[in-house]
Amino acid sequence: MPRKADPNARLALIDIAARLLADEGPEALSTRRIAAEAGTSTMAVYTHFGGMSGLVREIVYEGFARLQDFMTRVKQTDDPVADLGVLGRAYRHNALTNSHLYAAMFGGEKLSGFELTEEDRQHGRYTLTNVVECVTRCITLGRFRPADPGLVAHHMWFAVHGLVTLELGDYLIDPWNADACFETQLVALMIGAGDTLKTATRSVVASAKRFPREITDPPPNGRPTRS
Amino acid sequence: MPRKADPNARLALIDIAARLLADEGPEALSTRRIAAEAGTSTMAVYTHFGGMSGLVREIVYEGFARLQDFMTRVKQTDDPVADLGVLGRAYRHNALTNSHLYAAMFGGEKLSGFELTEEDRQHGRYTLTNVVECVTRCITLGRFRPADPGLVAHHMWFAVHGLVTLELGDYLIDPWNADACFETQLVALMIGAGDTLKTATRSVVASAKRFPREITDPPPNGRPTRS
DNA sequence: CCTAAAATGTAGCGCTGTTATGTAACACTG
DNA sequence: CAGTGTTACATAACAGCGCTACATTTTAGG
Repeated sequence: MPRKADPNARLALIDIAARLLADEGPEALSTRRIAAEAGTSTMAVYTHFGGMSGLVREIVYEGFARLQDFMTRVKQTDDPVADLGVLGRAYRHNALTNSHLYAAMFGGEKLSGFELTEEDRQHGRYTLTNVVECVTRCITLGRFRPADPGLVAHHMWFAVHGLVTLELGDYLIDPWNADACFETQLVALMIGAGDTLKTATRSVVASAKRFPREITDPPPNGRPTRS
Repeated sequence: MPRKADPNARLALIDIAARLLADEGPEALSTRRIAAEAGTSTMAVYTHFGGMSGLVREIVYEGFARLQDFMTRVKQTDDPVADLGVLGRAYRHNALTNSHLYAAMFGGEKLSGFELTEEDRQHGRYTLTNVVECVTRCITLGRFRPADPGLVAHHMWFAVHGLVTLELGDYLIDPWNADACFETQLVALMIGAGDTLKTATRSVVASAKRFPREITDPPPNGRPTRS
């Protein structure tokens, strides 16, 4: 007997909100603004998402999906250290491309009183799966010293996440700009995990060549976009 | 001829605001709330700080001062790698102790429309001075591979900052909790900079013993606090 | 003491998320 | 096909926010 909600409206609201966040930043995210762009009233946000927090949560899920999409693009080769380098580049590329989404996901930024739940955070941790698998292969091949792959993956996460957040915060300026720091950091991370300077450098350089081909240039099996 | 502002009022407002931020988080920071606690009107915030952003900026400066205070507590010994470990622990300790301030400083969190200026960020970069000096000594002693000390210091910064932000965001759970990750990360960082597994482990363990004595337990030359 | 200028209090504007209320539209039942 | 119950949506309002115009008070200097 109940009246059904317009299914298009829900996706339209998410799309509009995500675009507003990406284009104009967190301040542009307001119920009235979103409703105006969607041609409805502010109530739509409450019927479909229970409030602004629910809508933000949907956008955060979208952000996790985009990150996961980039991470799964890197191919597995016989040089897992290079694979790891590409993974790091993919992670950073996603953060820079979807900077506002990234800040909402990991930056601790609170948008309209939104706070992450434990389930939301699990989405973030799940992203490490590819990294853990890759680290395992590095250890198996003897490139990395025997250790807990999950722990090593966390180290990589910390380093890249830390660089990216400071880069987004405009903390990195010449001569220690983000690009320069990132390349040397990748090498240092591999060495810290057990690789040698020579082999690590070679693999990181190789990952730089693979990056545009596998990540930026071709969206090979494009995840169905919402728009 | 002009009437002078109450000098006590200015410091009182900063104290109250800093306490509100520390105790109840960013949402509690409002002109009306602060004015009510101070027993004045909201106008006081504008005469003394030109708005909420100005007040937040003062709190951020206080946060930088506290960080710098912790960093200058670590002593220079004949084991600069251990010194570096203590520096990392001091940095993390400050972030956990003043978590809301830290988020405002480096987390990219915007409080009441406050945004950092280039001068503010320079305060943050200045914190690295101690680290750069320490890395230089590590290189001179041959513990670290020859490299740009500023670059290596940035790597350390990224890793510890990344761990701390994810820790504050409740992203780190067992078995990869923050404490476990931090200890192994310190060792990996030293190795990545050129140290050996054996010597790095020994120095990091030594830094763990020094940490309470130099950082937490005694505030040796207490910076004059505002309260 | 008197006056000019700055500090402060009051009231209000435009904005926010959210909610109460009324209305319209749909799905199901008879 | 009519009736009805349930829900979606629109409108208006409330409390809160940062901020400002204005009136008032207070103080320093001539």
